[in-house]
Amino acid sequence: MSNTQHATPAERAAWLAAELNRHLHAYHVLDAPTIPDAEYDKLFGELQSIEAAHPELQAPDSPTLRVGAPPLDDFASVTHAVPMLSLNNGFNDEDIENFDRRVREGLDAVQLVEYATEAKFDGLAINLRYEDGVFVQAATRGDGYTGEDVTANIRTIKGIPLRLIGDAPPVLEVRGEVLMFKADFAALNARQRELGQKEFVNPRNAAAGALRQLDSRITAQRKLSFYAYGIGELSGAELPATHSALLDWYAELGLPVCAEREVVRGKDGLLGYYERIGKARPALPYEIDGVVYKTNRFEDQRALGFVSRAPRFALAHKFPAEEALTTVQAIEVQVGRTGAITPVARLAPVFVGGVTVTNATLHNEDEVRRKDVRVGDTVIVRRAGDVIPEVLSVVLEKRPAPEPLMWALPSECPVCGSHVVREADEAVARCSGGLFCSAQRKEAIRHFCGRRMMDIEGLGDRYIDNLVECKLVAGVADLYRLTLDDLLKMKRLADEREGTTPETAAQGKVPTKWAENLLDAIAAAKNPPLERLLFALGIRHVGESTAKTLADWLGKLDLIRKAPVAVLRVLPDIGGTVAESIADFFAEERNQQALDALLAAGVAPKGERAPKAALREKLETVALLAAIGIPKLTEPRARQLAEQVEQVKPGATLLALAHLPVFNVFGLPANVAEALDEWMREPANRDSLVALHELREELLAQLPEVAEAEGAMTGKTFVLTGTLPTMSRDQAQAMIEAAGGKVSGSVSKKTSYVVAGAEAGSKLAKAEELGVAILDEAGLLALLGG
DNA sequence: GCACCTCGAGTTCC
DNA sequence: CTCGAGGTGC
Repeated sequence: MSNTQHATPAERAAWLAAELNRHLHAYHVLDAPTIPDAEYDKLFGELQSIEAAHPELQAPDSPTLRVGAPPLDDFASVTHAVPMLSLNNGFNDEDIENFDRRVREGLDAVQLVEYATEAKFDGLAINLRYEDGVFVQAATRGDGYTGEDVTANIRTIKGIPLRLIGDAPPVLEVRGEVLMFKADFAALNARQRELGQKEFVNPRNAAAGALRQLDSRITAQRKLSFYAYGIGELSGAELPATHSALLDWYAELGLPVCAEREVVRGKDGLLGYYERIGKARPALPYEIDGVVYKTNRFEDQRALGFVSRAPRFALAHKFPAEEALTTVQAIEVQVGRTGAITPVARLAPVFVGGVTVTNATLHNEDEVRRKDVRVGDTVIVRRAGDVIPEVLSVVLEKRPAPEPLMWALPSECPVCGSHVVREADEAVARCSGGLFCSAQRKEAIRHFCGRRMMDIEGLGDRYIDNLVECKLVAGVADLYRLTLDDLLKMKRLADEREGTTPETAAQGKVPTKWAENLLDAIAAAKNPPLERLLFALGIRHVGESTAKTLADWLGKLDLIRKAPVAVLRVLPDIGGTVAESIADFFAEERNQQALDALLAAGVAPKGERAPKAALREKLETVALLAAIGIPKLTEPRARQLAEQVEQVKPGATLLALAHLPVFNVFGLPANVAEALDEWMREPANRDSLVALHELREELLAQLPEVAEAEGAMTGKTFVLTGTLPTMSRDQAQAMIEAAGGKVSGSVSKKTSYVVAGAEAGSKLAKAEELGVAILDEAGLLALLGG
């Protein structure tokens, strides 16, 4: 065989590549080696030397590509054509029964439902993209919508074919798990030990570490494996009818698939499989953290669809989390950004669920009471959802002899000494010190610098801590005034404080590169998009999404910072609590000053714009009047009132109201009129009406003129569901709004059109039920275009 | 008024 | 990841 004669190097190289790939597949996928390692190495060496002499002969699936490529600077990001979503979890028989019941109900099934079952690998989800059968790209799951390009690293995994066997479709995205076998993990750690390097804590971390290498030559030295279990984009081929057929097809294409997969029926089938795998688990060559159930027929999967981010047709049945015993050495409290006082148990280090745990949150006062955790207690610890350590319960028999006192919430903040207060119906207690409290100040600065906020790289906890302690930074604006000297001074004091004088400093040399880099990073973070600046300010109840709403609707910081509650409240997803929180924040003189200081330091949000055109209808007097929060003045009452005043003073309803002497002339029920009277007796309230009127005028003046013709879709409501083939949700929404239509979240009788993409879920079913018109992407484009 | 969903906040470890 | 709370639709 290997002495087959080939006329040209090209022919020889092609033959070698094919031959080597055949052996790799036999060895790594079929687990049936076909030639001795030495023979393989000889052929491999020959191919390498041919390719060295004729680089153009290196095929895209050449096994020599698997040795790794020169290091990358950074991973590029990849947008998934079909999102990689997560699964809902089940932990006990009841969860599984409920799952099966919901599936049967969703499908109107009269018989037992057929499920495909498989092991749930404890590794990392990866999307492999094959074009015309050739491996072209691999991406991590990331947030499900965008991941990192790890093509070079994945190419080194021998079990992953670089070219699929037989007839492959033009585009096939294979979803699966990258993991490290227990044996390979043990061998890796033995080697690390020999080399005196740090050992990996578990196979999953070792696999994750290998995949995150920018230098794929290092990845090539770590033995990783892969199993395929799902599908992303597919074009030019028919999707098999069932999940089990898909995996059979994968096996034919040369992809590794789980050997423990089965097809079962009904909940008893599921539970039986769970038990079998549980028994087989210790003997499996890889770690698994449960099993996965999916309705076998893709048609059923489509019918069941998704709830928010997880499919209704699949469930991960997790094995019970590993538990361990340890002792509580102390219960301390932490002070969060909002002043939240959180008790934390300091634990004697214990190895559980693959990592060593030393801390576990106790959440709040009630939780400590409920579990009655005391210092010195022996407790059962586990990693909830296999991530966050959790104190399950106390082993009362092991409580020390003189019973330790029950833990009590401190009445003063341990950091600043301010009173700790707990609102009547809230679970959290808070330090009342506000920014006077250095813990809250530090957390506020930390939040400000965070990646999803201002994204100041290199400003970690330790530096923030020291900058605040050294009084170099009191508020976020101070960051922009820091000088090289300040940073060096901070570092010197910090080293003293922590008693760690680095050798270089002792030698009289002061490294400054890090400080220069940090100053650059701070200076570079002056022009975030408006929503990120808003998020960074740390206003209570304003997270990423609410910040985006504010930026989208009001467009400019100077409008947002003076917007009254009523205006905020008419915005989508902003109700009374959130609106008040925002208005309160900006009503605080200190916050306004801090914001001015930021602007003075050169911080300027980019992309400020005019308020959204659709704000016009939100600013209708009736809506505003109802949003003010006048007691008893509900929307219909507000309408009644506004319509009558409008007739007297067209266009100036709010202003007119502010000057009206009496309110019992509008046919309002007596108690409503009385409440209104009462409210109007307060001059400040009348003033706020005037202010609201003025701001409304200002906003209206800034609104972009809506084209006279208005969109063809004015008054139509759209609902988007599923993944559209070429447009993102945002793009589709923008197009619809540009045409004057509205996009809403749920289907009702009022919905004009449902735009359904791939994997459309319950909304599509609902639309069919209600007889709402359904469009695909092409239909939408036709409608908007025509 | 209730049920459902989404968002915010806090947390752990590598 | 999970909990709690806020918002919205029915």
